[in-house]
Amino acid sequence: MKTKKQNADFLHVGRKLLDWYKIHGRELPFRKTNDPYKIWICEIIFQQTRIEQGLNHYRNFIERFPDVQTLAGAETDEVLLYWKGLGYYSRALNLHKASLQIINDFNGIFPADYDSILQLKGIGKYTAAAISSICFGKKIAAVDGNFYRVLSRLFADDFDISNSKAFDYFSELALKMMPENEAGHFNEAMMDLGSEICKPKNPKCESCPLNKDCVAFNLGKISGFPVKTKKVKPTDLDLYYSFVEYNGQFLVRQRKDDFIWKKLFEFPVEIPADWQQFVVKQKTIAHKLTHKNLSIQMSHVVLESQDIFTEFANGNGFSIITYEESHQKSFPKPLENYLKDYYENKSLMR
DNA sequence: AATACGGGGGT
DNA sequence: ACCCCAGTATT
Repeated sequence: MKTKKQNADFLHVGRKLLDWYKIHGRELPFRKTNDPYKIWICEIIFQQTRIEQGLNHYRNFIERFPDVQTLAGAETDEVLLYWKGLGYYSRALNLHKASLQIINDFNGIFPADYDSILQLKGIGKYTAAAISSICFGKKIAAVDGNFYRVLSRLFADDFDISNSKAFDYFSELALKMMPENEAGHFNEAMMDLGSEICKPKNPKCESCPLNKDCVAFNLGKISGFPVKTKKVKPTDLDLYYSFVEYNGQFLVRQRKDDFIWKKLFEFPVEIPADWQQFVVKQKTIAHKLTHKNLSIQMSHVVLESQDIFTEFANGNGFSIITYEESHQKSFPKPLENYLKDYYENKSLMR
């Protein structure tokens, strides 16, 4: 029967992938454990984040928060500090919220079933599938960007990955390939193949264990997959900050958790009009985010009176800190760069 | 179904 | 200048 033969072919390719993975799979710190807490942390960190970028964050995070009890007992600001520079800061806030969910709703034990895992803040279909398969052996595909790329090329499948049904579509495809009792390893294998071989640009098809089976490759049409129609155009965002300094100290406050840079620290936006006389330098900082072109107007203010400095700080919810103390707070990247530039290079004043 | 949400790396 | 990355929440 035709469909039966096709399914057997799918499974054959899946086994090939698994065999490749057992020899060529990456050795990563979180590959040595099935602790759902550690797998959870790594899955959140590596959402939209390359392994090389997040590896040190993962190690530091696990060292400081080795289990869910430690994480739940920590201050949100310290969790954010360990997230410094990773971006998508709601991930850190949700991580902390979810740790409290686990303590309060699941007796401090990481839930073992897919639907319970899915209830945790910051965990969606991908992460729930990854944890379920890797830690609890559930036969389910953890469909991420690698799956879209590998599978669309393997079958020369032009299903639009912008489509909200793409997850379920490729999930079903992957399930046909998945060998029995190997869901976790299969999912990791797809990620490794997508990351090391079946890369977005210049894929190493000559080294690919699936190149004999890859329809797009054998058609010479690798570059046509995956198909993605949706394109978001970046918008401009203008920000205005005043860096207010007195005697080696400066003003910071914490942002809200809406908009960008949730709960991170920033400089004053509005300052008294008569402080304009203390502006010693102005410069514009250009900074690109994924969907925003930032232009930050920085006014550098050096006050001559401690009274107006502390009075303004106390009346407007600002903290007065030193550069050393700023290392214990999480700043948006461009503001962190500004601080570093000023205190370590002094290039601002040149 | 669209949009918002960071930062880093590659071409 | 544009694309992508171990995606999720919100509207």
